Amino acid sequence: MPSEPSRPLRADAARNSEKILRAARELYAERGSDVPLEEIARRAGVGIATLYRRFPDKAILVRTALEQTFTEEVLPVLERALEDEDPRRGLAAVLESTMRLNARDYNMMAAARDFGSLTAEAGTRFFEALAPLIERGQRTGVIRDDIVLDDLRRIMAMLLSVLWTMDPREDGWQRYVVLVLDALSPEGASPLPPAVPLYKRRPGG
Amino acid sequence: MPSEPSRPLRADAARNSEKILRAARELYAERGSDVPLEEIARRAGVGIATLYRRFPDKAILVRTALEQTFTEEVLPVLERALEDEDPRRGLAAVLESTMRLNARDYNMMAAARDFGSLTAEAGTRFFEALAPLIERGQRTGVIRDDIVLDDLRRIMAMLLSVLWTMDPREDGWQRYVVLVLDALSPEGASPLPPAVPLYKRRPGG
DNA sequence: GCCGATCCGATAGACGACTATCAGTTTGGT
DNA sequence: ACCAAACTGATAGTCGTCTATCGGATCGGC
Repeated sequence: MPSEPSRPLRADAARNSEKILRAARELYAERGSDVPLEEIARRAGVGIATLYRRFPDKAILVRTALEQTFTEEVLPVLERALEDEDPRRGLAAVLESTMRLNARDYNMMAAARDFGSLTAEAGTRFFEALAPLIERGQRTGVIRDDIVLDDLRRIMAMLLSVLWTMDPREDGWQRYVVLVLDALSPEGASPLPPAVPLYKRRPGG
Repeated sequence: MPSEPSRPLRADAARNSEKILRAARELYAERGSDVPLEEIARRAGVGIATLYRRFPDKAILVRTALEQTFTEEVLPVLERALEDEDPRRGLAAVLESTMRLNARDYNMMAAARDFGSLTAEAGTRFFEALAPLIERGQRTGVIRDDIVLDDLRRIMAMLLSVLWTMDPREDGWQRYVVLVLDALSPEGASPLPPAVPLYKRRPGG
């Protein structure tokens, strides 16, 4: 996912980019996050310099690979859930299927975690697409109305973090999806302290 | 925090261990997580080999430093909160003050995150100490009774993860403490899917 | 099909994490 | 005070990340 158009890549460069991303996704999925970049370059059939030319560091490489997966798999699922007439059930479906997909790509996600690829603005399109569903839920009174979109981003990140505490092949994360949904319910909702803005970049490094 | 007694360290070795931990805590607090180990050794006034001898890798060094902070600061706070007559208020106080302390040690926590120092068994004593409070809350009906102690561990980890999405000097995390407390309330609680055991070690590497 | 712009692989080097070795110092039990 | 065991700093080497450079290959607008 090259960001804005500086200038479109030349055909061969784009081809190489694609090969590198595919190799990275394969290798991380197969072997977890400790794959040397040289090996990714080798599997992609390009020189190491080319890899670094396209992806200045590991975090960016993994982030880009993740965005690819995201566009191909998560976004379509999301769009289906958005059309659920019951917004609460729709939200549940979104959380469930996102978690399920991320549990499946466990190694890739672990790599993203290890290299700091998951910044606050990750999945912006995802949450933008989610906004109407939340609003509808709030209007119809099935989602507490003191929740803002940034809360959902953080809650999604919190849910993902629970994956690292369990075997991803079991579905233990479902328990926490339910807890989150309970927290988002208007029933018994306590007044919330104010929301603060998201950090742009990954802090603490 | 050397684990069980293989054999107690010799006096000079223990002294060096202590100096290294203090240097690490200082440097990480000052400069974030990208401090070379050589520099920590230098500030501690020991050779780099000594550092590696006591702390086989970065994750262990940071984990040990964290446990030190934990024992010195978190545990005392916890003990006070445990005596609150209202277990729900006690739990709220525990979550609040733990988050506040961790927000204060933001850089140290970021280092722990970056080096994989936060494993599933982190803070075992903390949660063991917390157990009676939870039980009391469940008996008196102010905490939902389908919650187990591992849930609390995961929820604490989830709460901590929210720190990376905000400026730690603001208190934005309070919002999520309240949401968590709402989720833990018996009011409007949905039935939960089964709990699965914690992973022992950090997976995905 | 020409030719400049773009992209390529190979290579060299800096730096930090980590391992291994070893001669010299410190400790602590007697 | 002695001495073996424990501990030490220095040093040398491996590996992976990442930067920089450069002659040669490829692309694409004409």
